[in-house]
Amino acid sequence: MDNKIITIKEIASRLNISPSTVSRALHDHKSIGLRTRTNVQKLAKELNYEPNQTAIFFQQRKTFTIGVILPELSEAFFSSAISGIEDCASKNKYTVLMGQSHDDAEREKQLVETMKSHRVDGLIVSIAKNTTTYEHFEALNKYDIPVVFFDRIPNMANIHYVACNMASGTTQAFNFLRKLGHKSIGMINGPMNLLASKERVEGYRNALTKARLKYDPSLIMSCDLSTESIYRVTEKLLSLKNKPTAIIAFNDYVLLDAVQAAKNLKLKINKDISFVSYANLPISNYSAYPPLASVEQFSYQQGQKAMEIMLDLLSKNKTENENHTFYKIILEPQLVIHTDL
Amino acid sequence: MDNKIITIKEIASRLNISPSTVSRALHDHKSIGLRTRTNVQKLAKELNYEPNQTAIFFQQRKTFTIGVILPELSEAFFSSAISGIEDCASKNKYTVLMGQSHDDAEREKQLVETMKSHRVDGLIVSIAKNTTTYEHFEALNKYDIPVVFFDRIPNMANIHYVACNMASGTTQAFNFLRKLGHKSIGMINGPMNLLASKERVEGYRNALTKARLKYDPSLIMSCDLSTESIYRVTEKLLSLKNKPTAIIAFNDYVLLDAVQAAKNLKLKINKDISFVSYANLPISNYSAYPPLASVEQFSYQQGQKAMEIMLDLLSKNKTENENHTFYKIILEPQLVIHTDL
DNA sequence: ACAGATCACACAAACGTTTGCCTGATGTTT
DNA sequence: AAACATCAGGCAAACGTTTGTGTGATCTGT
Repeated sequence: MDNKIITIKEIASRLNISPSTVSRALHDHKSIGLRTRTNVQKLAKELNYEPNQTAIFFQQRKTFTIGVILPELSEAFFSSAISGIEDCASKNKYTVLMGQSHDDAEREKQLVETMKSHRVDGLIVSIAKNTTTYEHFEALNKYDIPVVFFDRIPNMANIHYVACNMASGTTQAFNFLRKLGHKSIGMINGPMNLLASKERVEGYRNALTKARLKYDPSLIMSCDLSTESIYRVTEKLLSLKNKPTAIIAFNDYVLLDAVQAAKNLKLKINKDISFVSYANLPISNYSAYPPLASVEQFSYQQGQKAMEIMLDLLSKNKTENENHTFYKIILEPQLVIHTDL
Repeated sequence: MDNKIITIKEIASRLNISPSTVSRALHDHKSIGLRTRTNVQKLAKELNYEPNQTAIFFQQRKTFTIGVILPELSEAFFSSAISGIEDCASKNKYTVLMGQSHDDAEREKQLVETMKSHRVDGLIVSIAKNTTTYEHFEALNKYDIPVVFFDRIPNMANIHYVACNMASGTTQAFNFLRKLGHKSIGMINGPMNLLASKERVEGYRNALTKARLKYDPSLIMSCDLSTESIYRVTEKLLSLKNKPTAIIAFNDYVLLDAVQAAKNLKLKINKDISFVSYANLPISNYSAYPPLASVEQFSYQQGQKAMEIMLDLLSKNKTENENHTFYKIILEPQLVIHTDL
């Protein structure tokens, strides 16, 4: 084995020319004569030369690497999003450095540090559910590392983000159920510290207002996403005097538990009680009791879009980015009606 | 904003000492006096010094980064595996560079190149289903980049890998079906270039031998995992003279299509035809037609174990690794019987 | 045929860090 | 007090690449 890793210097010395000439020849620099240029390129190919990227990264202060931090990679929504990120990144010669916060703010903070010291060119983040302080993100400004948030957006001014318009999605879901004849529509909402939960309420109320209906606050109940609280909330909703005939579930996981709770109450699904959900999962396609419809959030596209924004940010020079314009991309969700019902 | 990124040199010049002294002081090198050592460390903290990892990577020829290449990140099995990899990596100060091959051998090859030029310290791979040549992996030897395969193992000698014992899993599945009274048991297998496919056949035949039954080759059919081929194979199986009453599906995705194909033939699932599958994805828990049982493959643990092997490989020096001992870790799968049937 | 333009390449610095070797100043031993 | 060990720190090279500047040689136009 001739295991010598070959470098530009090596090529240079074999050809009795200077390393700088080799470098330029490899880059088809015009100031290098055709003769030596082809010589260099031929030898480089022969020796199977491959540039040492770490040296280049170092020299150029650029790594062509994007850090991605999200709560839980094994959740379908996020794995699909990162898939979109990776596809878009690799199309543009970028590479993805991955970290999961496990919904722990402290770990998230530490991941930001790691990413920073790895000198990622940019960071794409979906924050942990208990992240309440944002200095670790703000600090990235000083290093000129752009940050793009998606789905889980922090409550900060002047940030780039892409998210889905949950208000509009909820309005669509509500109107869909109304058209099917449902008069009393309940909602199992998520924790109110999430923007997405607030938006759901907003969308719900918008729909009411537009339809000139009055708002019954007892029809919207928050849960903490645990199975027990979902059961409790579902049972509570279904024992109201103004009992809903349809329920909008916070997401597909919530849906599964809510359906089970309803079945325990001897209710016939899709007869006594119907459901609509937000699609985070492929499972609803195959479920025994799929929702009547799902609000598709386009996780893959969210990831892709976040990466596109990142690329745009990176293509601009520093001063251009400092004119304080921020991307706030709102994807319009789409109500997917499950046809065979 | 005093946006000067501060370096060792900067600290050195402020303290009127040499950079080497600063470097050693920061590393608590004994040859540096207590006085200057604390001075340096204090100033470093004040100025919020952070070492430039890219410079260190370059200098040390080590990146503390592990490349991971797998077919499809949005598949539950793989996202769970990479979650295990990432958890284990980050516990050991390593970082994960991600790439998905989309089951395309060409793309996989290119990803290996990218990873190599990023100078990852090691590579963890689950190969694409149509990968048949392995030079791109063998080439990594020359660069001393260890490779650990998991789940999708190439047909190569002298490799490290962790996989699930599919033979044993298949035997378990077969015996389970036999106990339920099934006499003719079919199998929808994957592409035969995958070790996992061969092992399934092996497990199937082992079970036959043990039960002193004769082998009917027409009951085992390979597909390429595409929906069309799954339909074709399923229909073929179900039109045999020796028609199976139960089918072992290659995985849960194959299961979904096979079930649909059976339904199209007006067969009653779990009555005319029963299924057992592998992987135990969350979808099978909620599916309208879940398999009778699933062979759990412990994806998270596979990922974790692969990373542990990698860490061990990296901790050894080059010569130690050259004594040609290879990790071949076989996890024992577990047949999970879906109780409510 | 001569000034100037152009060409084809070499030199050297720089990116930030680590590390082997050297040196001058103390401290220790006999 | 001579000899030697230890201490505290500096010097410079090295990792591989890119790039600004310099410089002879060839070419262009008149």
